[in-house]
Amino acid sequence: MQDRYNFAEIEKKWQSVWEKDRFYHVETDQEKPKYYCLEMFPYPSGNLHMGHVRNYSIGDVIARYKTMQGFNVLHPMGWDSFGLPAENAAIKRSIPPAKWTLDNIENMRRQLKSMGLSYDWDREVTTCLSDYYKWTEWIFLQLYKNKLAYKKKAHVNWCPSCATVLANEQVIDGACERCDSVVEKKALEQWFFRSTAYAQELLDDLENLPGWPDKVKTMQENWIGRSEGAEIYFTAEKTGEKIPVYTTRQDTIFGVTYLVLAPEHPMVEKLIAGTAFDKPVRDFIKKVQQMTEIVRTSNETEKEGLFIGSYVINPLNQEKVPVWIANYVLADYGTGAVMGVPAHDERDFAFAKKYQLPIRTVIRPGDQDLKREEMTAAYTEDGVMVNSGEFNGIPNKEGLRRIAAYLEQTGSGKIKINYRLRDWLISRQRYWGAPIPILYCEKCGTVPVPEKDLPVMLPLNVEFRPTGESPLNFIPEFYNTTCPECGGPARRETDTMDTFVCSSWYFLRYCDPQNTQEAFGREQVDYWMNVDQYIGGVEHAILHLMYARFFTKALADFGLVGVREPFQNLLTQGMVLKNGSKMSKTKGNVVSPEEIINKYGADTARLFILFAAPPERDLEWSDQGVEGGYRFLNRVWRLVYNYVQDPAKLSSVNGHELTAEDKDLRRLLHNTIKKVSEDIETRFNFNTAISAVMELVNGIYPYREKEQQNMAIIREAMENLIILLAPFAPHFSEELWEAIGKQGSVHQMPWPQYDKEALQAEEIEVVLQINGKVRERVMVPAQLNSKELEKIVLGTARAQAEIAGKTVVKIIAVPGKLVNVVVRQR
RNA sequence: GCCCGAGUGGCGGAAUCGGCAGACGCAACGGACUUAAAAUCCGUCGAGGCUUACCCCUCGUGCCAGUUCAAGUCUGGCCUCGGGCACCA
Repeated sequence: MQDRYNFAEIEKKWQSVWEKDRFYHVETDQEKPKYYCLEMFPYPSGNLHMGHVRNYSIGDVIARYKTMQGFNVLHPMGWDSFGLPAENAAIKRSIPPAKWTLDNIENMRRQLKSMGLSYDWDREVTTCLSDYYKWTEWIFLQLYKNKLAYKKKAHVNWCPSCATVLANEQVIDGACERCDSVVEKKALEQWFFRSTAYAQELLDDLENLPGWPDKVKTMQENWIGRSEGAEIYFTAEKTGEKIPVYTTRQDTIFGVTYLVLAPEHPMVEKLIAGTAFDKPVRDFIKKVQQMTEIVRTSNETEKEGLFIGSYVINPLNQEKVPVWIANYVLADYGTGAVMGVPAHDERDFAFAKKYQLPIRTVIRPGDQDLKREEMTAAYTEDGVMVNSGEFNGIPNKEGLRRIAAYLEQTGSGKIKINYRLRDWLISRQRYWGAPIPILYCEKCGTVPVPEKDLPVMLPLNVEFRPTGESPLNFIPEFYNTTCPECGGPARRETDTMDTFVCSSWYFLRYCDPQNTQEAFGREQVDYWMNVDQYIGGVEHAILHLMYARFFTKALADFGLVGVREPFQNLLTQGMVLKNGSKMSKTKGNVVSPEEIINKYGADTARLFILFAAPPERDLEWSDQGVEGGYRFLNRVWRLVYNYVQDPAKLSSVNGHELTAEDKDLRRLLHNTIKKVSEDIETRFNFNTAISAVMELVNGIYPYREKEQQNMAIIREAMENLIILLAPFAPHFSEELWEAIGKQGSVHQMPWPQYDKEALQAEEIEVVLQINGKVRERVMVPAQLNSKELEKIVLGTARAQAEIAGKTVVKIIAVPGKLVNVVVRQR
């Protein structure tokens, strides 16, 4: 054993041993319980950043710990490797996207391997390679076959800078989530996945995920946005057509004094045709549509509307009310039409005030009617229905049901549940993505590519034009093809799929990554799924995690998988900060993992990042903190080195009667085993687990200075210390394990069990409190009951002095903790 | 506006079920070792007061109240910061 800790040599040595022995390779094994530990796979941007280091260090501790506990652990890694940056690099530096991506993967794989992570590299998946995207295409076809993939013309989000459409989830505050450009609305034919078919199940099943953070579940709940209400049909006076309106407050229908359509609503055109309102309405619509999405949907934007010269009939009271259009009504939520009830809706109230529309109160708060003239805001609370014909006097909550029933009976409306969730728009007008396996034939129309013809290969010889248009549109060899049905000429779809499609099923491919016949074998998936622990950034709370859940449910319905939820437990790790803000190139506060690993080694980097904060919290990077981690490993190294060098010193006493010091050390050791196990197992609090190990080391040091040392006890402490460190500092522990003369790998040792008897102390310290204030610390025999404890503690001189001359009101004795005496001046 | 989460020394953080606030680490300071420095080892380290005393006392977990023998922890009300949703009818 070397006298100093040479991390570079040690890490290289064990990495090559592990690689040579395929040490982390795993196969299905029906004899062993399985554990699937998964970290979100990275986009190969070129370099590992600290967020990755944190994510993968956390996952590696869990995977190694579970392995030592006897689980058959699946711990894979791969590359989410389609996406726009590759195209941007191609345009900027004329490197083909495939080359750029694969070079990046190679570099990042090398960096990952330098961290000593326990991945089964035989299961690596790369989404941009045809052996993977063939199956992405295949899954598209299954969705298409089951009517969950469809094409429609819609007003979609267009990012002018990325030159592509975006899914709703990828628009943040009206801007592109990637590049922050203001998103425009465009009417385009696009491919969608019918995720709304699973809206209710996606919502309901959140309750079956106790291992997910509430925060993430709430975010998904908000995103799905379920609301219960009714659709009500108003009749256009002019054309006799029915205009459905969606409301959650059908109890206020007698308070309707106008109706508002979204400017894009198809009825607008029909109602204004040939009237004097034609021109002003068109001008208004043009004005609204010129607003950006951000301005238009902002709360701050002034609500503006215009009467369009038409009237509709309220089906409940046959009243005629005017039809308006307004900028605040959204075309794509509900029916794009809203009934105006100014008395009981805040927006309607503001709108009615502005345009002097009538206000009619139909809900009464208590015994008193609301006075219209005195109202300064809408009354949106519960109450009793008034001015509502036959429904007068009914509490409005009941009114909701009664009116809904009335609507159903008379055919003038129906109960309706609405979701804010939209179908997932998956078309991207980009080159570097999985091709959509569809072609268009003049005769046969839209035709799916037959499964036997998969994959639709992405051509690699591409030329990028400065317009940003997808090069696939300029490759006739790609888009010209023949129709599999009629043999005639056909044109391929040149849009590719959103990269989130690729990442919505990769966890299934890991179960059976080299299968050339299927996307994944049912048997493999049944053994491994679902993921026992998923770890990643909270930024994927909605996007990726919702899509992956949707895919799993759809694939379960196709009979391809046996589970309906992919991720049993979810850990969302915090960001890595430097100087209080997220590391970024523009802020110039990036710390390179590679440099840290070169300077201190991977084990130190891992140890620090796990020690500095609990995983869910943001972590402040500290160069000095890293030094501290490095110092600690060196301190352990010296301890083991001295032990290996000088075991003779220890043999002075052996076995026989244990001294008090011996017992203290054993108690410390077994307390540490207990604490580390619990911290990893139940809380993922690696920071406190590591600090417990530090305390153990701090306890062994003075023992080693003692004249009388017990060989067996030192040995027990050393061995267990190394085992406890193994999940955190894998190379370091492996080296020390070998140094103390052990055969085999420390990573295959069973996780230690603590010895209950060793935990027992003969004496413990309790506290004497007077009126809740600590006055004295007293050593007492352990295992006293509260009566005995009370007697001993009250017998101390200090207790007597405190009590003297006072009246004892009450005594509380808590065994193992304290005795609190409540006294009063006499 | 609505819904979450957080607020503890100079700093990162600990206190897991209401029971000794500040574990562990960083920084700082002192000592040992050294020709010297680094490294290492040992020690001090919330604020204030008191004292011959390293004895002891008071205050202290964002703020204000409350419950309790006892509150960082529970309850109510606020403040600040972070995150999510938001013209969703």
